[in-house]
Amino acid sequence: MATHCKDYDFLQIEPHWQTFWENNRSFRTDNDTSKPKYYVLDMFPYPSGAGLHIGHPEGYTATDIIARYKRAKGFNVLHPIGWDAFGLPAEQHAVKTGTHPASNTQNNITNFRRQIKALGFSYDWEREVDTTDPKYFKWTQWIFLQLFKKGLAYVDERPVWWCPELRTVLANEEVQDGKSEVGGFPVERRNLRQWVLRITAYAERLLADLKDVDWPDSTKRMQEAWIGRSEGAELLFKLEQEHLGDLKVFTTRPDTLFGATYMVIAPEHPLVNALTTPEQRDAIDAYKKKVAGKSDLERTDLAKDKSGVFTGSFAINPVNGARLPIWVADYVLMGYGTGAIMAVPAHDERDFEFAHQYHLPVIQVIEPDHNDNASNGHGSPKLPYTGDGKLVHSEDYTGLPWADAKKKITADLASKGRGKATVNYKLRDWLFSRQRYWGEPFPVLWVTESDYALAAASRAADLPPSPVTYRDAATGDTWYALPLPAAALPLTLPEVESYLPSGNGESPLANVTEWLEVWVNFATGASVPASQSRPVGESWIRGRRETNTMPQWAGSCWYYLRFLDPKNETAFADPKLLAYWGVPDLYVGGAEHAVLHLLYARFWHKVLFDLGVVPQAEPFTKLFHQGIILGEDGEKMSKSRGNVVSPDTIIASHGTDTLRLYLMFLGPLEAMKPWSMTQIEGVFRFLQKVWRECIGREGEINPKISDDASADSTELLKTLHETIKKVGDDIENLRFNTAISQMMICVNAIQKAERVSLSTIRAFLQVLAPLAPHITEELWTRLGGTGSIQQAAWPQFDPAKLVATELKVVVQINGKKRAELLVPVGTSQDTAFSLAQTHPESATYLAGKVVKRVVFVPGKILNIVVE
RNA sequence: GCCCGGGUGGUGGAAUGGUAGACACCAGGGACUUAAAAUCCCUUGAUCGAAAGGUCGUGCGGGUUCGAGUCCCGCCCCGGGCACCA
Repeated sequence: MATHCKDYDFLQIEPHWQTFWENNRSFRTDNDTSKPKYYVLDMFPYPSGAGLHIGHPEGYTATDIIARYKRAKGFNVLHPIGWDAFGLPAEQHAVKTGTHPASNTQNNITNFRRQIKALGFSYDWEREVDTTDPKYFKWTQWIFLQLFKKGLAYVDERPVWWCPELRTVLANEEVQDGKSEVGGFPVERRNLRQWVLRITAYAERLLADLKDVDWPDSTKRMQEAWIGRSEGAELLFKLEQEHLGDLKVFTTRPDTLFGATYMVIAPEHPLVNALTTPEQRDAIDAYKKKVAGKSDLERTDLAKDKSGVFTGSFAINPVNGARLPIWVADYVLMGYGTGAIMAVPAHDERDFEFAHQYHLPVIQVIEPDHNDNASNGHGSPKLPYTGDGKLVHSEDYTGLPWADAKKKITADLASKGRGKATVNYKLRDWLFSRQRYWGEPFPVLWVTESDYALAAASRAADLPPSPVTYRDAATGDTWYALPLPAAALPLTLPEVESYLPSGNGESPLANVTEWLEVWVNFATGASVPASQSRPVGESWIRGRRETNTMPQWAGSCWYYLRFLDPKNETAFADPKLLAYWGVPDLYVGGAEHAVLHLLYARFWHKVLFDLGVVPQAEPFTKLFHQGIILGEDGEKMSKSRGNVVSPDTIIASHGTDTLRLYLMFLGPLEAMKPWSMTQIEGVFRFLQKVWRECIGREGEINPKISDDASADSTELLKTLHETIKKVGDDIENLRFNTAISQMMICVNAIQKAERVSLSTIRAFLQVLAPLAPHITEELWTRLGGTGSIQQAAWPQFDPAKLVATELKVVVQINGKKRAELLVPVGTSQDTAFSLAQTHPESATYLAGKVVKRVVFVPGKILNIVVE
């Protein structure tokens, strides 16, 4: 069963045991509900052409250690892997080469699978999923239908991020500093018809439920910031031109209403034209043009320079009737709040800057309670003052603390129908469509109003409360979105001639007329190309398929659920398995997904929870981010820098066990840390030392190993049991670096011992096994262990072995270390003190001194304060 | 600008308020060897000293404490996130 090599020949040992595990299906997980479950999940990879990056095995090794450890602890462990295989790089490759993205994707998956298997991870390969497999995305489409039915999916023509280079739109979350997250290409605003998911309907719960999950604080805070809840009020300002109605603004500072000196509306605000007076028309038009021409990069870069133009119109302050000039300025965004604000320059930095630039009045209405450092020396604060305080110059409200004034002013206006308390979020609805080929097709057909009505009669249960429609600007026709029946899923991608998007906002699917224009049976979802004659039957109507596809995030929103029951054809997962396995107990992946995948998946999960198909409200109860591994030069690994380390190379030169161990020994899992080729030698030597302690020169069992269980010295046993305890504790807390150093201490102790018992060696191999599974299988077998070491129960540590009879006490005089005492357990302070007085190293510091105080911590310290 | 995280030997990093530098790497010395590799042993924070030993030392400056890398206040630097969100 074992190999026959004499030396630690990892090139022979590692493939041997990998084959053994595969042939024995060692890591197949059955749904044995009699055992406690443990579900440990990695963020599944996008199978890129570049192959595995060294960052992948970092996180995967951590979860593999946990998986193997938990199995040894008696858990039924679910540890799956799959492929997040839709995505832009595969499609761009297809555009370049003309080959189907699926074939390139499958090649990449084959390579990834090979690399991952070579790392010896204990995945259950029978549960592998692939988001591009129609058997998988059938259920992605099914979940979309549920969202659609609940009215959480709609179509909107709206300004969206368009990336000319990628020829697609991108979500807010995919755009950084005016550039695409993928590729770093510039993006611009365009008005396009888009599918949008109503994630904002879940904003409050997405925020509130963060308190229930065990996540890194920084990630929770990032999501909080992204959701961006702010409490305030919507207030109505009458317009001087009364026929135009009211101007609605959102403010978080209704308490500063008396300090409003002007109004600002966004350049895209619907009232801009109506409010512009003839004298101001040219200036406003020129300004709007200038703003529209600004790329968002410029709009961000120029954030410091505020600009705006007076419309010529006025609004009336509802509390004091003041006439407030209405300006148009691009520092107010149409996408947030109402696209209009009341400007209070005395108490808002931006308004202050703007007022200063255009010589608008500043009225202070808040005074700090404590006139200390905020003061300008004359009792009033330096403006703008954004801190707390009490109201001044605010008529009846003067003197009120600001928090009270917020409530009272809002309530008073509400009672007059001039406002109400509201909550606003920065979170926008999720732009869910891409003009690409390589994604899940939307299972939706566009039909006429009358055909929709016809279908609605029998399909009411599949339809949203109000129809999703879109008006074709070119023809003036209005189209109705009719979902395919769930039974007709999956809707697969047709073959296309070219993968190149048309560039005008339509995907390559728009060119596949046979697929696009169909006769469809609305009851069954069956279809034939529209070029053929209409089939016989009442349920056949004309339909045009949706040409957009879903973004890459769709498939990763729910894959953790599919692993529970990956082959199920009648449900995305069996409810019994959903109940048993639930959601991952531990989820490990990069922090770069803090607001993308992790927010989207939470949203979908909550929708599924509301549908009653998953039993818990949150998908990822415990989350951990592995840190980035830098190149040897301390810089981010990149091809251009030439500092990339490939797992394949290390496996060939040092073996997988060494690589795994080294990745964990580098430093804390969450830390960013540089790779080092010299440091890896250290862990390699450690494994060789383990080998030599077990195996002699000729491949025989090391003669120092004794069957006699009492062969171990007391110190060796103490070290062993300390190791069992510490390694277990450290694994539970994902502190693998210190677990490994403890194992090094243990093997050093074994090496120094003249004899060691077989049971000690075996226990040591067992605690090493989750980290270095191949060498430990080999040695376990050679030392006569039965079965796979992976099946052996985790060794118990004996607390009695950990108790020392003597303790070291450090003697400090005035806080400085002066001596060490070795005293029996239970030694009193007085005894220790008198020992210190006679100890040669400390006595000299005590002679002739007056002892003022003695601090004694048994087993730690005796601090004597003198004079 | 705002919000996080982090600054410890030549290097990666350890340290429930209780011996700073565990465990490794590198470097130096020694053993084994014809020799080398491998392996094993020793030294290895700085500084003063012949030695015994002393002094200093966890980014900087203060503070709390018998005792601070750890807690508090004020800075500096690095990394990440957000950024006209009213």
